[in-house]
Amino acid sequence: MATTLRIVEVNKLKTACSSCSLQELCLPAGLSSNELKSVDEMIDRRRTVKRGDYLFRSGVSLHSLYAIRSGFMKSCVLHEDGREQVAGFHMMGDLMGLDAIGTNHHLCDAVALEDSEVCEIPLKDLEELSRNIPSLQQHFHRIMSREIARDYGVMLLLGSMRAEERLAAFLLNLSQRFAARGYSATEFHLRMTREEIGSYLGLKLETVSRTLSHFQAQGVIAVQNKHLRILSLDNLRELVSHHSCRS
Amino acid sequence: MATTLRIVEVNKLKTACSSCSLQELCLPAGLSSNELKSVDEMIDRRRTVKRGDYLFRSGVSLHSLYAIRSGFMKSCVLHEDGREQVAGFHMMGDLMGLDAIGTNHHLCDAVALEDSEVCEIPLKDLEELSRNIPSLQQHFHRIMSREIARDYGVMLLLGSMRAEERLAAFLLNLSQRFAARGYSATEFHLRMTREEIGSYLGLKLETVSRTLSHFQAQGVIAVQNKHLRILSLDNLRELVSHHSCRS
DNA sequence: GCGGGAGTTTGACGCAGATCAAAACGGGGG
DNA sequence: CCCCCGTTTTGATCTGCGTCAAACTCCCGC
Repeated sequence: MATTLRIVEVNKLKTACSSCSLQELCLPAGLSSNELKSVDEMIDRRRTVKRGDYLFRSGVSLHSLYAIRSGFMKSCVLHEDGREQVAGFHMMGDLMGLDAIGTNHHLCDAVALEDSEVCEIPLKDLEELSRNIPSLQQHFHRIMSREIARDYGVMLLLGSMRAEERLAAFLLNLSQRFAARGYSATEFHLRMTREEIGSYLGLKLETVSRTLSHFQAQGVIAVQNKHLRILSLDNLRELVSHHSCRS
Repeated sequence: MATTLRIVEVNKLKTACSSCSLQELCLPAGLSSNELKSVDEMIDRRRTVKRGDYLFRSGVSLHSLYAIRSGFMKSCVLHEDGREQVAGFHMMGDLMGLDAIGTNHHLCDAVALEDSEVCEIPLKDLEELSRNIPSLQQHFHRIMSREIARDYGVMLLLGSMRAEERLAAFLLNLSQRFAARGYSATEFHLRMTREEIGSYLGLKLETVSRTLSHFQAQGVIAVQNKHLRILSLDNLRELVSHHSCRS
């Protein structure tokens, strides 16, 4: 009995925020060690999601927010007529489920694009805790606000960029996010299909494929299947804005 | 001296949340009268914004959020290369500035499309107060979340709808929002230009104009300049989804 | 009331990206 | 190890919407 308890505790320790490498990116960023402990206690369990499985589905009621510990996910909004669109790709340190707070029901599906691990954060607990820890409250607000800012960026992309610009902006965004997590900014694995990229960018998969080929021919990137290497971040940055804009 | 004070107080009372008709739509929705008083005290001033004037500009640092009391505004995201896009239209009861919390700097311009009046809500005060009033905290979170949900809707619209669907969705959205504020759901004044509608919907003004004409020819709406009357909400709803979708 | 500029409408035409098609590739399961 | 199916690439063709252009309307200020 005592042994069992010990083991559970050790397991818990291994996944505690206080020992998590994502501490600085994730919800508890900037907290003292005491405050960190409170956040740890709030997270009642970790959950693994296998590739292709749903973390949550559109329509179901909101229980918790989810912080991604490892892996890669997408969120898909769905229109009543069956149309579906990727609303975002999410990686370690990202918080999912924010869109559901307003109605208490998830608005999108969350699907794992590779085996993933998430921390479950009951919204009620988070709200209570953030009433007592101002810096947690502030950080939570920042996270929500940043999601709004990101959405504005996507709207700009979808509303006024041509295909090449969209793809270049997309690759740069991935690059930055990987870099922020300590991975290479210039070489990474695309965990999503061309169709999913297209859905996110408002393009068809053929256009995504063609445009990637075109970038490769220009020597800006090297793609081999899902392996991508950026040969010139600067060229990619130029591609985002300097094409005959249709604004 | 005493007289002056009295007058100021009366003016303040006239614009207090407790006597504001937007109470139920705005930030203090669902608060007790005591809590309402605290919110009132937090709002340090009302401000008028003339048509065409900026409430805030992209890049400037965030001081306050703004609740719209009356009038109509747009927010515009701008890309570094000068491209600009309308990110949203805002009316009474809407809260503006949410996108700036993450970075402490406004990400978009807020421009009045008609003479407007806003309540200035210092973010620090709101955060402090919402630590003490759980229902205010919860409602603030809901408001932010709803903005995220709205953005997802716009992304879906921009990423996978054709021109007619976008316009129909746009008109329905306006209709609902006017109705929620006690105005007619079928007859209203478009306060923005065709170009601004187009910018919001990722279309050119000519396309907006043509599509409106087309709707009129079909007998779904009647437009005369900026005056719009919806003749069949149902037809409009059908238009949103039932056209040869491009997935 | 009248002139002018901003906003709107409508037409003709072109092009970016969708659609259709088919071949090549790759990796997971038996 | 090989087969098969989902994914990707590439080509040919089509089309919705952008682009360019011109005329028309509506205010707003003088």
